[in-house]
Amino acid sequence: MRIATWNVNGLRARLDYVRIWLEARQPDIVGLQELKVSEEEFPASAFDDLGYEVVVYGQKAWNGVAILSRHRAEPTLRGLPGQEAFGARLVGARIAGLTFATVYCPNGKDLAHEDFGRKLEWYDDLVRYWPSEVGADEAAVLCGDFNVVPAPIDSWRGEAGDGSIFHTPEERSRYGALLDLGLRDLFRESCPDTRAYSWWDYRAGAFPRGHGLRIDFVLGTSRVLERVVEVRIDRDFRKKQEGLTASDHAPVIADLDWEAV
DNA sequence: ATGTCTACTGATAGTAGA
Repeated sequence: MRIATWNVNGLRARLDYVRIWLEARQPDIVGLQELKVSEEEFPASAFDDLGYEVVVYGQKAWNGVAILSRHRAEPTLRGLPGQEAFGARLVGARIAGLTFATVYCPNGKDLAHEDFGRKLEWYDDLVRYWPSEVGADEAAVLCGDFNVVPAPIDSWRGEAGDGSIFHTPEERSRYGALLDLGLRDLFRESCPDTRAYSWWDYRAGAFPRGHGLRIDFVLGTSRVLERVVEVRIDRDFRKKQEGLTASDHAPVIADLDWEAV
């Protein structure tokens, strides 16, 4: 079973690129973020042609999350209660014996912006909501763009980044509270010392310079962690493919020893 | 400091967001 997460930065602009990636990597379940498309305009038929069911929580222009699945998907979570005004950022489904959810956590913009405080509150609500829906003893995955750099190794700036947006103690404590619910960062658990990033700014030549951050994660409960075969960040798909522009995020892929049930 | 990309609009260039 191959699962993945990917912030695609606009699904309509990225559709041909996403298709190339799906055909190359053949994932079973994918959490997508930043669709930037209404549900009416979501290209469901393109995914149907590729053999994927879709579960979508979209909105016009911004945000938006979806799950693609080769197995039957039964929708479960849709939105974070009380946080609807902050956009379509959480969707979940029951697939192949797994609880699979994907999130697009708020960016926060900068420390002085009102969205920074709203980001922390959004995280607080997620930490309250998740255990009300998903047990720590379940086989569950929460993947997505968390917009938090967990540790200096996850930032091109290393410790020099500490205190700046994505790297603050306030953000890290909220993210830590999420992990304390029994969720484990499958990449970091598999590769404790690997410096790898999942996002590079489009500007200032950040990608060729190695100026990246690791902010996209596949989190899993211990029942998922014990089934991990390999986790990797698919850096080749931050590059142009067949002349098509990449997202500013790379996909994160986790291979599990898991049979669909 | 900020070289790009996406999607929006009394669109066809400028703005906001990331």
